[in-house]
Parts: sequence; structure tokens; C-alpha cells
Amino acid sequence: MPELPEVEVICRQLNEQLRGKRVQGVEVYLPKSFHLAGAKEADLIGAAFTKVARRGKYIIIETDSNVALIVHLRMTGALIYTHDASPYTHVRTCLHLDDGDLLYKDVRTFGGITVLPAQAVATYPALQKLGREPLSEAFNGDYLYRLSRGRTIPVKSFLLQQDKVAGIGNIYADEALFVAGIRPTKAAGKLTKKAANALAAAIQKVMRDSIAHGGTSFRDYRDGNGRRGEHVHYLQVYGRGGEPCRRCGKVLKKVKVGGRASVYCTHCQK
DNA sequence: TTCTTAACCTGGAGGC
DNA sequence: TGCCTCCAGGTTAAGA
Repeated sequence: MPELPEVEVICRQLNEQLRGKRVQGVEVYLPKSFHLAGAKEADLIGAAFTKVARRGKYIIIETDSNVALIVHLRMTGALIYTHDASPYTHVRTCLHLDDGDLLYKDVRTFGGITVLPAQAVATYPALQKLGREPLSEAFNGDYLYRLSRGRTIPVKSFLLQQDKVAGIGNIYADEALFVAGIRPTKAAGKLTKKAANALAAAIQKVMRDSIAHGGTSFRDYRDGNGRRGEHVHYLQVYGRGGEPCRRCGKVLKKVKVGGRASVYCTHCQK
């Protein structure tokens, strides 16, 4: 499930690999995975990629033409640059480049590519709604503390709201709450200033660690080269319900918070 | 305004 | 072995 670290890893790789590559053709195998928003498919032909960037979980691909791509991988999407597309299944769209192919594969078909005029990226509604970037200087405990005042929803659900913190998903919400020693079920508005500071620092730590490990792979995530991430071996709680806590040895508890599977330690998290 | 729940979708796991 | 059911989860919309 690609969250901020996985999307960041993909962007860094594709930014190196795609720059200067020119689109020669587009093959769409699943129309709902390829949207045209004020641009035509023909606008892409001949356009060369100039930059691959990220905002939250969105990938923004700029070109030297008046057209850009916005990609959201949702749960099982992957953006892969390859010279041999034959091993890949569930490919929904293929951009044929002058050197290789850029594949969009997606098993559950929730994500997709949007093609739009370059100037429309700045006003793209989904991007405008996003909250602060966890790895930016503007993100800190004060920000979390201020936004959470008066909120009765569980802090886990609060963290998953993309208009608050852009890029956090189920994995890193659980991991950050463990590092900060906060239960996922605690009401967001009950966070003290000290806890908010600890949570902000924990979010940044788990994100940076995961990026350093190439992201977290369970079933579907692959980086821009189709490789798996290694951070799964460093997870403290996510996916470990019923197993012993790595810190205190107590059995980790698995619960549903806001409809999402959540794992925490009843001893280490208060 | 805030919160909860369902829907979208498909592959894998587990039960019978 | 085959069939059925449940689960996974990012985002949005509907309803309370």
C-alpha cells in the first residue's frame, strides 16, 4: 500500500530515469484508470518528461509541453519504468517512450493517471485540499496540537485525514503512534502539547526511516524499478497483532479504529 | 460541523 | 479440489 515513503522512493527513482524521455505513444487497457482533465491524449505525444515530484501521495509528472500527469496509486498501484513489460500483470496503461515504457499497473484498479494542462496542476482540487507535508519544516507539534483541538475522533483517524497531514496511511499511522507512545483510540483533542510534539517527531522518524529502507512492501508495492521495499522488516506494530511487542514483550492488540485495522501495545502506548 | 459507515475492487487466506 | 466468505485499505459520498 503506497504511502508517503513509498511514493517518495518512486518519485526519486523516476525523476532520475524519466527526465528527457519522450512519449511516443499511449495504450490504455482500462479506461477508468486514465482520465483526461482538460487535455487530450494527443497532447502527450512528443512531450518530454522534465520532473517527477510528490505532494502527499500524489505523483506529479511535468513535461516540456503544456501537459502534466497526476498519478495516485491508491492501494495497489505501481508506476514502473522498464525496457521489458512482459513480466508485469495488471498493467492498466502503458506510455511508450523513446527509450523504454512507463507502466501503470494496478490490481484493484482504485488508482489512476490524470492528464491535464500544466497550469491546471496548481489548482487541482485534490492537491489543494492536502494538509502540511510531514517532512517539511512547517510540520511540527504545534501544528498537530492546534488542528486537533476539540476533535473527538480517535487520533489514528485524525492522522489519516489527508487535509491534516498529507501522505500518512494505515501503516505509518500505527508505527508513529507506537514510537510516540500514544494509543490509536485516544481522542485527538485529548493530546497534550508534549504528546503532539512527540507524535510529530515520531511521524517524521518513521517516514525518514522507511524512505531510507526503500519503503514498505507487503503484497503489492513495488518501487519505480519494480523492486520491493525493505522497511517491512523494521515495522514495530503494523501487521503484528497477536505477536510480542519488540519493546516490552507484551502481546500486541489488534482493534478496528475508524474501520481500519490497527495494532498497538497496551503497555507501551497510553 | 463533525463523525461514522458504505462503496469501490480484486487477490489471497481460511473454512467447509 | 472447489466453492464461499472475509479481509486488506485510500478516498469519497451519504447519512446520522
